[in-house]
Amino acid sequence: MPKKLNKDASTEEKIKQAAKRLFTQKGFAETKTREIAEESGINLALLNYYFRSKQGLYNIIMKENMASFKQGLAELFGDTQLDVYQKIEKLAHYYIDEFITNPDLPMFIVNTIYMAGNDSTILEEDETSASRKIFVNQIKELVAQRKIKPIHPAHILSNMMGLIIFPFVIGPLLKKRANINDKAFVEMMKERKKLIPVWIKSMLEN
Amino acid sequence: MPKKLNKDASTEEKIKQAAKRLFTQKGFAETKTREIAEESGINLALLNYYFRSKQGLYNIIMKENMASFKQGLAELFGDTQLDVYQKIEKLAHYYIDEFITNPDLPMFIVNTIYMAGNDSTILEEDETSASRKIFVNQIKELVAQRKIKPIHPAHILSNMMGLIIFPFVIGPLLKKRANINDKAFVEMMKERKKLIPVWIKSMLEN
DNA sequence: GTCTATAGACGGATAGAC
DNA sequence: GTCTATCCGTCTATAGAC
Repeated sequence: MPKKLNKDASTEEKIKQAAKRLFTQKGFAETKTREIAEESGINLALLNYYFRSKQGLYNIIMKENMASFKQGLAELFGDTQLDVYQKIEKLAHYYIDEFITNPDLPMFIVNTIYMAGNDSTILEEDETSASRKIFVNQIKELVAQRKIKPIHPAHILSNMMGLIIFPFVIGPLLKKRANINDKAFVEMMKERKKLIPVWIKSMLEN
Repeated sequence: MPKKLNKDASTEEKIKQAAKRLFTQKGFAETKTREIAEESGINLALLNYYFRSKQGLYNIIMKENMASFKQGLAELFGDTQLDVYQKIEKLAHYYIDEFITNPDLPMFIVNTIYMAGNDSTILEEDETSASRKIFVNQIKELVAQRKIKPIHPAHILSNMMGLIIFPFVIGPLLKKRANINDKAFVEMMKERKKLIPVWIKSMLEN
């Protein structure tokens, strides 16, 4: 995803690019339509011309963000050629690279999931459901074969996601308290691509 | 912290109680001063009488929330009688109990930390800094003694916090996708009080 | 300290000219 | 499709009576 706005993009596209950046960074309530207009260099009225409302525009951006989050998940989880550990390794690599490129995406995702508690239909069953079941079954099989300790799959899901996503959302804390600058932070996240699969293996087996 | 409002509390206290609940649940932008007034049964004008502004009230609530988050951290980390694993065990117990009681606190904390990236002085050095150094030194010593693999302490911090906090902020996802109801969710979080110390030990030693 | 009433700014949305 | 001007509801904050 490019950082700079495409000057030759259509008006509609320019609005979406600015909206995506702002909504992802600051969320719905804190982003003002006037801001989006200014950022994208378009007239305020055009926002309502192309997208019916602020909420309509937000929903589009949210779906795109969540889709980009889920992208690859279905195929990866559903791939019967890969074992559990191979999947975790691919998962860590894929998402950490994604989050290094889009550092505001993790917080947006977390917020969206959290808000789904009160709200919405965001977490309805989707294309990842079937493939997630395949992954869960692989875990159950490892348990049955006594290769790992008995554990509820939700713990594993939580731990994988937490180890991958959480450092990004507490980045400011790590940077301030551990005296890590931006460059070192990225290096540390890259380290985690290798560390997380090893950690999870240890957790499961011991 | 009690769920019901104290009817005999002073006006100032009543405002703070309602504000705490609403701000913690919905954040700054989505909470309206009128809501706080209505919830606490006071007149809207009194909010500005006691606290200069909405922002002023929010800052107080935020500091209290962050203080309650840090409470115990300093003493625990600084306690030279406890080894690393004992500290992690106490940490998991303390915070998971805290978060079960205040389920919106985790998201509030995460949001506050994340916003500190752009903003503020929230993450300034505080009383936990000195004691955190003691904890970090204990880790370094374990590495020096070859009892655990070499690792940057920030990874351990991330992992501990992630394993403890993250499941709470993705609660809605776990509940929908893993068919866990509220009661089972709490049970699962209680399980984690015991599991997390074991997991971290495995991660560090293997 | 507590109330009513309202000022004053902001933000989403649209009418209507071009 | 794009613009200016403006409507109108919402919100924070305060003036001023009691």
